[in-house]
Amino acid sequence: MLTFDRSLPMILNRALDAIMPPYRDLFSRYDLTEQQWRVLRVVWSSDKYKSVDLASHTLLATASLVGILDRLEKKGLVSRVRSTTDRRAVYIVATAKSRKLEKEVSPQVTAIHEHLRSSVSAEEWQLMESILTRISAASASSVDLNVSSQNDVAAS
Amino acid sequence: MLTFDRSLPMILNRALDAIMPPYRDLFSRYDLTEQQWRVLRVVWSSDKYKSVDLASHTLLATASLVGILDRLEKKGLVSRVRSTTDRRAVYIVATAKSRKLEKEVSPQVTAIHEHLRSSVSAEEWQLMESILTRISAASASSVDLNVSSQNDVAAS
DNA sequence: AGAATATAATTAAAACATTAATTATTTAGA
DNA sequence: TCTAAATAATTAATGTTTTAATTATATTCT
Repeated sequence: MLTFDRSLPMILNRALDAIMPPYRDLFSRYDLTEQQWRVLRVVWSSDKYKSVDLASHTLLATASLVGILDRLEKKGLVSRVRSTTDRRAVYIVATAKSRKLEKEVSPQVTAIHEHLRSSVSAEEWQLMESILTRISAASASSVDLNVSSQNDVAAS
Repeated sequence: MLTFDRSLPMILNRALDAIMPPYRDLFSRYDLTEQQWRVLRVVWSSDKYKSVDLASHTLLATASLVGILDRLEKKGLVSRVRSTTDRRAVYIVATAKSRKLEKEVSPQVTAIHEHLRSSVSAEEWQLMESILTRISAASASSVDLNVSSQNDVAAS
């Protein structure tokens, strides 16, 4: 019988609880929250992202993004640029200040990744990724991304 | 090179995003949030739990529990009973009303579990569980549970 | 063109998360 | 015993999530 403690949601959340603290400690040293970091990671990858695009890549709902972008903008890390071709849309672009931050923080994030990854073999890591991806895909049919991005902890 | 999209936090969060909607839909039909459900599941398993115990079993911070228990109490689903042997402590006990709810909702939750589980083989499920548990354990050294329970989505 | 519909971003309200501090009580140590 | 440290629950402040509604602009269809 499947107990509460061993349900998939609890297993996944326990794993997140276990792996996130080092990331959080790092981010807080730079006065960033995890969500802010997630947004920055995606913004840095391209200057052509609108809020809608950020939502799908960060797994954050667009309604959550508004406040997160407000705070990032106030810190001078991103700016909003209204699209000229579609005046509903707003592009989010990285500032020079945030680029400096990227250079400083990214290597440390990578170090945490690699330390994490070293706790299991490469084959096991691969397998875990493929199994989780499969389960996700199986459940994801019939789900609207913009309202389903509800879990809090994620960053990289 | 490890991309942002394939980092462990993102993989885990994507999996949660994929699997949680059916649970959420079910809970909301009974006017429950996921966190409220998580707390109830644990409270039902024993009447001897204090807030501290609930925190560790639900992966919710004690500070978050205060409000969640306030709302559950207001709905008449749990009650707080001050311990007589240690007057700092409060036991959380299930009401008859919540027992009725349990009988109605639990089978439906189990059904979602089983559907989820059917998307991969039993061996793969086992393997995934063991790998994730191992990664969790490896990271969990040096982590204080009471402040590390930060991820939002979990229920069963 | 004009009306219905869709889309992008935002706002609003309630619930929860996070961190630090606070209160009350208990335990441990000099 | 008396004080310092530990523990249980709570509060407070800021940030985020979730759902639904709103505003503004685009698109589609007739």
